[in-house]
Amino acid sequence: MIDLRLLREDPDSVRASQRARGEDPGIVDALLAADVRRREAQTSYGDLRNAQKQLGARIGPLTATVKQAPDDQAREAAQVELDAVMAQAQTLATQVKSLDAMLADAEVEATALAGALSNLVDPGAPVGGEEDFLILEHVGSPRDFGAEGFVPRDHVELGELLGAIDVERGAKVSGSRFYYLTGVGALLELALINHAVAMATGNGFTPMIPPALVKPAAMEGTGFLGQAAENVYRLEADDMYLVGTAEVPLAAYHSDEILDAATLPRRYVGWSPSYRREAGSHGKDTRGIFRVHWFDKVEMFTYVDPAETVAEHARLLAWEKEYLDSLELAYRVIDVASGDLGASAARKFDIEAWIPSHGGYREVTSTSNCTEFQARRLKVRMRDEHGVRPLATLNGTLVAVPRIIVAILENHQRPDGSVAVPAALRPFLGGRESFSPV
RNA sequence: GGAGGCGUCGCCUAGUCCGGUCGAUGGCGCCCGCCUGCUAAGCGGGUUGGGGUCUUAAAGCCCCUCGGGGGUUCAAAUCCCCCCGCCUCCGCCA
Repeated sequence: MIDLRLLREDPDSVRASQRARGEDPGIVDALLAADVRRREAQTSYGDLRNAQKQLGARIGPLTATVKQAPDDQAREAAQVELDAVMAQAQTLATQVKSLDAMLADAEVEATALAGALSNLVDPGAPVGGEEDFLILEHVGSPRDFGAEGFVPRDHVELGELLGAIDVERGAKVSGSRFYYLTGVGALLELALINHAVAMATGNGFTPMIPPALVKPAAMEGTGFLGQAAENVYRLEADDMYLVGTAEVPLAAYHSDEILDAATLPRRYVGWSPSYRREAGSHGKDTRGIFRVHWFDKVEMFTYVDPAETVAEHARLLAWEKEYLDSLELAYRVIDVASGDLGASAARKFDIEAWIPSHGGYREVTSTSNCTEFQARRLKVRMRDEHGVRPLATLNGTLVAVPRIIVAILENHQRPDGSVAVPAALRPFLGGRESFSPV
């Protein structure tokens, strides 16, 4: 949710943001109108309720008088007054009831519209669609297999040779876009995760293993039930959702809480499975484990003072780079364009690693500055000397396992089909320096 | 899955049987002031959150908020129904 005060004071900037996203700016006017209706309804409801309360306050004592009056005359007088007041109160009650219903409607309408509005785009983000990202930097350069005189294998082939990945049986058991990590593949995942968690913990993060199944409020609050809803798995029988990222349970962790500003920033690193329906990506990246319905991921999630978001976003990006550097991968950093931001993000930086079999850079991590958007929806607030107000949340991938496995296998392969283990990973693999065909 | 108990403003807690004087008791914590060489103790006051209105702003005023949602009633923390969560016991099961 965005700040409604801003919406009232400067609707143009909200409209501009909607346009930059390629979303309907008309919703702004609908929301403004609904907001006015809501406030008007509340004012008249308040007046009526107040009158009702004042009448009610007379009924109690009058009833007592009728019961305890010393003589018939006094009792009768009180009874007459009581009847009159009761008659008024009953009329008023009817009015209150109908106005109450109106107010509820107005609130539901305004809340629904406010919830449908995406976050305000950071003015620094490049404007445009998926293709309009800005390349911020390149780190390392793609390995030149031609110069080395061999034709690289892709990760599917390498995975088979090494006994690391079994996509065929994944499909047999669970369908397309599923896989088994086997043998060294399974060990590699554990090493990647341990390495990521160790690094984040060293950087002051609190390690977390959150639930991957959440209630609707958590999903809604993080902004995944809007345009992204078609990519979310829902368990019909239980009205629960499988999360697509640990961001969801980590953001909802402090929902309905007021955090002392002195305890910020709060940094969590969560390891969880991620489930994605991948609706609308039929035929895209169908080979191997680059795009799958389920994978494990280590995600950083931080709660900060809204004034800190830009600096924190830079830190998250730096930690992501630190991790990829340690794996000796070539990558580039892009500033994602306005039209390609998720509903919650004001700004997003993706890191794309060089993937030899794709002949290009492909997304392996993503860090978003969600400003106060998620915090408002999830009611996560902070208290400082200025009072209580929403804080800001940010998230960033440390490792999305299958994509990093793809990158490692393909980039660190040797002509004989073996794969060199990056030095940083060796301590997590019992000192192992390479994987060899089985 | 069965039986029972519970959910009150940071924490603990009174109130619920018998509806109004309860936006709600008391303690702890916290904040402000007073007092005292300092500290502790003591004294006085304040301390849920949200929305609206007014205002440059604050104060003020109004509404909502006793796990959530409905209902009964002139009036609900209190009565009724549904849901959620926690605890205990039984059953089942990693």
